[in-house]
Amino acid sequence: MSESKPKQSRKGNREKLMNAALDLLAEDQSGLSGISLRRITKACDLSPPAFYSHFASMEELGLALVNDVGSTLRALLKGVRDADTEAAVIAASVEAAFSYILGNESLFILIARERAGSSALIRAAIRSEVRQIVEEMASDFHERGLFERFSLPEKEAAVAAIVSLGLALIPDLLDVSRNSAADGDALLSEFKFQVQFILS
Amino acid sequence: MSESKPKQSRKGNREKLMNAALDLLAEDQSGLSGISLRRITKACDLSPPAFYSHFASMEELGLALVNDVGSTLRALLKGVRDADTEAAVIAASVEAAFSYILGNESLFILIARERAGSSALIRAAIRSEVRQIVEEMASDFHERGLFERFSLPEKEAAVAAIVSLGLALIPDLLDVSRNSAADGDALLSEFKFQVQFILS
DNA sequence: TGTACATCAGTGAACGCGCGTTCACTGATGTAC
DNA sequence: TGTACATCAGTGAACGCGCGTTCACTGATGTAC
Repeated sequence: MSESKPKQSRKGNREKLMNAALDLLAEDQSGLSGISLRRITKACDLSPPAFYSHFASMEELGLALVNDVGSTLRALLKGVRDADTEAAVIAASVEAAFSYILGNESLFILIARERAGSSALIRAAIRSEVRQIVEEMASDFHERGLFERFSLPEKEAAVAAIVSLGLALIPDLLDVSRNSAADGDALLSEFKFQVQFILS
Repeated sequence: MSESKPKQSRKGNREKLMNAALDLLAEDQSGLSGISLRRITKACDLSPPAFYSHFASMEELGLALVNDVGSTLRALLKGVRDADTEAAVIAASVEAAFSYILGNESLFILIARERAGSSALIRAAIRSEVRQIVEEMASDFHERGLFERFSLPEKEAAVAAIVSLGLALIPDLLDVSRNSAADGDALLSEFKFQVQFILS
């Protein structure tokens, strides 16, 4: 019968706050600026001031999320780039990114939204994570002699284009698929054309 | 000496509200959800309830803005597509779009932001405006025998890619150029590579 | 192992604020006669 | 052209609300002896 909750748990509440923020972000369609500190703490059964034990502001929580997704994704992509042919590398990278995105949808809704969102700091953080990924992939290709028809800056431009189109695709895909699976498929095959064009 | 303002002007206040919203949008870096009805009316020297004489909500004002920029841009691009060669058409279109964007920066900050923003209605409106432009340009190319190496869906994918990359470029360019003109130029020349790749 | 203690993640109450929205109203504008 | 009138964009006061943030505090946790 002791259903009574251990009123003060004090373990992992930082992570609970981050996850609650992600859940609210996915639930509402509004951006980071549309969910409040009070709603996040309420979702964690914490009092509002408890938030400040972990983050100085909502913006800091946002930066922590962006940082997490960036380093996770970078590690993941790095581990997958050992294929030898261009086609295999691209296929493996796209597949890895897609399955990670599907398993962490709300994180990527956050990224896609806040990439052009309200906080200059968060926009800069996202830009920097994206840049790191782009540069790592491009220089990796360069060293391995893949895509030799492109110079290094061209390789970066190509990877950056694919990433940018992919990020823009996420909210469109979510919105459009809600009404019509066929329209969603159309967007996806348009994306495939685009990747193909870019890699000539 | 009669500097006293005509307390009730009643002319063009709808447009004043839309322009005030754009100004606030450009001033703050926050999105549509970050500027309030009260701030907009204050900027127009109107009382808050006056807003409702023109729009039922902020979202409606946003839709009106999206609608305006969409039809203006479509008319503008249509008038410029009478060149005969691929290179000339692309050059003219890009130039027309760029100069319109430069003259209406805040409108495009709005579009770039709200494309992935908080309101599903506004996202849908932007998607639809973009789609119209993409389809018009692609079918126009098709009928005129330009870019014949691409099928119609491929033409649409190509135009859509360029528009999407262009929209994503806007906030990045504004943020990055603020700190370093050189970094801004790098982004721009990366964009040029990307356009070039897409059009093979 | 047991006890004293420092740390610090948590609490609830309170604050002032700007918000969207409502209401009954006013008076400028344009139209019909 | 002048007057009566309907329309409707405007007003100021008021509302309840959720917000971020502060404060003095409490009590669980981990450490030193």
